[in-house]
Amino acid sequence: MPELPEVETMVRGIRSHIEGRKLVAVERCPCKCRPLLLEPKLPAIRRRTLGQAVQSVTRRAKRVVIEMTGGDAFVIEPRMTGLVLLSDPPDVEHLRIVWRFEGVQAFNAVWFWDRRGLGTVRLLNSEELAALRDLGQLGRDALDMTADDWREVCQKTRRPIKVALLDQKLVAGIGNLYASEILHRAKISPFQPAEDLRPAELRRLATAVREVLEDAIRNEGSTLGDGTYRNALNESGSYQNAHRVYARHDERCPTCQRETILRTVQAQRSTFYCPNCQQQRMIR
DNA sequence: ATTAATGTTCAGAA
DNA sequence: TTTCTGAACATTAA
Repeated sequence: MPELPEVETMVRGIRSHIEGRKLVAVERCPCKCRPLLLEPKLPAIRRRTLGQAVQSVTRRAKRVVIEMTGGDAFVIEPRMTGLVLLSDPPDVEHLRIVWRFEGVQAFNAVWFWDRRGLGTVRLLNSEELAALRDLGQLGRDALDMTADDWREVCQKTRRPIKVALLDQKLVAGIGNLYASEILHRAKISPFQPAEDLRPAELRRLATAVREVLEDAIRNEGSTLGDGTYRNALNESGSYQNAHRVYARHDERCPTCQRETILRTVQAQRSTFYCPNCQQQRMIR
């Protein structure tokens, strides 16, 4: 599930503990789970990174980027159930990869844990890292978007705005959960074609994106009912308590207190919305 | 036994 | 060209 706020929480959780520290080992965990998607293979990874220090820990969309002093960077993509941990994994069976650091401090390792095993870990050279950073394969980070950026992006497609928000090539970082929350906060119908959004709606969208994502980061992300998402110390996030529509179908809308939150399906993903607060306009 | 779940990526069709 | 659909990845819980 990790979306932008959860991945940002992972980055903040490990950054101060590993920046500047020397990497002494990268190991596959001795678990029975299927080999995770790891590129290149371990010997090449070790040859290129062991003995180097961590230069920086940053986020690109929904990926954790650990740049080494040699110029290569680990890119961790948690996908559905991946976690980046300093300690205390939910279970030992689904640990996948461990990075060990020199010295004696509170935390000497970072673990990648992934129950479903859809996540990936890659080592990119500086050229590939630059390509990941620029727009093209991934759009601008959702937290960097201005109202003008939103106008530009929305003009590119007639797809419903909810579906467009999930297209990482348009805007990077928003996933299914936050898309519903953002549109409810912005009072925009999930069915409204992106191209048809008016200037006032684009401004509300820009504001809502910032407010929802920043609030979610402050709350260390959303831990849903299945309890999978955890921060670097295996603690739950708390933003799920602030959700206004996600998975709240059949409850009364907390904003208008009049209508019931509905669930529908768009692009094979659940959408939650209030039919009163988020009415679709017929024409431009 | 069937269904759905937060993400990404591909092929192929409309 | 754009958009949509389904499948694939693997696991768990209802």
